[in-house]
Amino acid sequence: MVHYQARLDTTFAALSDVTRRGVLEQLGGSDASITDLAQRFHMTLTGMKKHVSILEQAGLVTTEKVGRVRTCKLGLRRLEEEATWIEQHRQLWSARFDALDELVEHLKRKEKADAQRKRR
Amino acid sequence: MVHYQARLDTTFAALSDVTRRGVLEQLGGSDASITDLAQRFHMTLTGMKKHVSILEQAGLVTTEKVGRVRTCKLGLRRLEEEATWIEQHRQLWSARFDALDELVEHLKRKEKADAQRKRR
DNA sequence: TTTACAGTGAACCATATGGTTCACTATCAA
DNA sequence: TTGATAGTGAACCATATGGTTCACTGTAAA
Repeated sequence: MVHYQARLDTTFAALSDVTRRGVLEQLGGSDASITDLAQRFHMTLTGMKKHVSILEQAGLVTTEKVGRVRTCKLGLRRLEEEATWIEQHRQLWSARFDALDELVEHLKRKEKADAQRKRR
Repeated sequence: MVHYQARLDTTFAALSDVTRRGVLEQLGGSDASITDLAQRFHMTLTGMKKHVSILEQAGLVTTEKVGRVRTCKLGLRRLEEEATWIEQHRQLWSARFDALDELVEHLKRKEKADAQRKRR
């Protein structure tokens, strides 16, 4: 899987822009043309076209042009890989913090034992 | 929550670089100095320092300098917000595709009924 | 057959990004 | 005290990004 990392690169990059996340939310509600999106996000057609292309490149959006108008819909990719990546790392995080918790617990017990010993 | 979107921006941007994701994985295994990381990723100290700063900015890494060496660890943020965002959108995706499925089912039933009617 | 509309592509612009080198500081070790 | 080591910051570079304008094509409508 050489492409896996490149895929994560482009997808996370696509998601790192507030306008593009907004477009995804919009398309979650209903399909829209480039003009619709450009108006909603106060941008030129050309500007919005670029965003849509980036989302399309990342597989998050698909488009189809019929007549003059290009209709944009949510794409087939459902962020499985990204969700998986994040979940794995949440577990890594948790594991490390659990280890930290255990260390703290261990130190607490040790301290308690020391205190006991001193009292005897 | 004005900061929410800006937060997603910086976090997704931080995650959109393969080196930085690598650093997070490394730190998931064990803490490391800037020098350690720079060597592992074949980069100058200055270059790695920049990556670490970006991860730190995003709250994904924390660092502490003792003596000459700055030790980097996983930060306190565990990507909750990002996981939530992705999960919500996976649901959006699913909802839309389920609707599509239903439409297809509906059309199938209709077609069947038409066929029956014709046969009569 | 005009005229208006939706999109496209090239060119441009300012700023951001990912990297470097170089000069510097601070610390550790001999 | 003198090196060597770890990191830092400024300056620089090439390329990417997010946006624009302008000129253009193709389609729809009057």
